[in-house]
Amino acid sequence: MGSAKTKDKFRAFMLDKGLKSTRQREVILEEFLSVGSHLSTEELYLRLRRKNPRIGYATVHRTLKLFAECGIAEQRHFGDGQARYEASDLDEHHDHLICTSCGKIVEFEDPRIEQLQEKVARQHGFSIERHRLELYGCCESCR
Amino acid sequence: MGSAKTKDKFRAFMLDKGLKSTRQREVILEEFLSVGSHLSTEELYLRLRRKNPRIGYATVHRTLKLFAECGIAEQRHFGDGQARYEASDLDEHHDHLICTSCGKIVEFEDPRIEQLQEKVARQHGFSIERHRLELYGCCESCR
DNA sequence: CATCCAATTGAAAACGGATTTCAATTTAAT
DNA sequence: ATTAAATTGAAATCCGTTTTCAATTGGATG
Ligand SMILES: [Mn+2]
Ligand SMILES: [Mn+2]
Ligand SMILES: [Zn+2]
Ligand SMILES: [Zn+2]
Repeated sequence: MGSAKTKDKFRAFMLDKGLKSTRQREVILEEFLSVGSHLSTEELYLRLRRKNPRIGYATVHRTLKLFAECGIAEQRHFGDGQARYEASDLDEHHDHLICTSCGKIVEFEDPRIEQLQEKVARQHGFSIERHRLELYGCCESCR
Repeated sequence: MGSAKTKDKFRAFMLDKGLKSTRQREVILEEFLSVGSHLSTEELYLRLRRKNPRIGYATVHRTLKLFAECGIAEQRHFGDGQARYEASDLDEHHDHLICTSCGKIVEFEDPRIEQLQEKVARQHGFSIERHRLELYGCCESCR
């Protein structure tokens, strides 16, 4: 059923921006939330096409950008040249471990690292808006 | 004069791979090392053109990739959609603070963060090959 | 120096993901 | 039902990267 809270947030966003509710947006949101994580536009598009053959790539693309603007999704780049999207854990943050062999993506969160990042930034007179931490390596089953 | 050590490393690399020394490669290496850091292919190309109008973009592109393969340069992506290259500090590593307002890039190194990254990876059964840590925010003079 | 062959060059074309265009359609307010 | 504005999807376009290919060059050889 996807998170009701997330859907509410998107509905509120659309209302606020004067956007319209459409069959496509409903279907895309449903599928995006049910699949979960780290999907490229292409991947989501292909999945949607299985049940909705008449949905367009451009619409999927635009809708994912809307999700990101709304804050219910985040765009990621893991170095394979295509953007990926994942549902936001509302106010939780996490970083990623990526297996360079099988592509597996593991999420983690480490407050000590986050804290040190703040410290480093402060020392250089920066105020951090966001950061990106990705650890690339080989996962257990690939060894 | 650029680092003699770096040039030696590149010469050794070329010898090993059966590559030829050319006027273009010399010029590109010289300019790359003298400018220093975080240059896009386009930027280096334009700089080179000022004194060497007949150098080609493709050659600059290929030569930068050679530098990276050789280990005297590293490719970076700071999220503006184009690759950037910087001379490697031979065996030193560093991460980046990027000002989202003026584009300034500050380098830093924090062994505590590096250590925690290792720890996190180990806990998830990963062995790290490389990582990417970028802190985006606002620099002092932009505030 | 002359010859030869593999490596290199650079202009142009191709590539690939992201984004935009635009005519037709749909939404939702009146 | 009417209407204006938003949306859709196929196709075109964008833009950085990479490749193609004919011409040139490096450098080894005799
Ligand atoms: Mn994630
Ligand atoms: Mn750097
Ligand atoms: Zn793996
Ligand atoms: Zn700044």
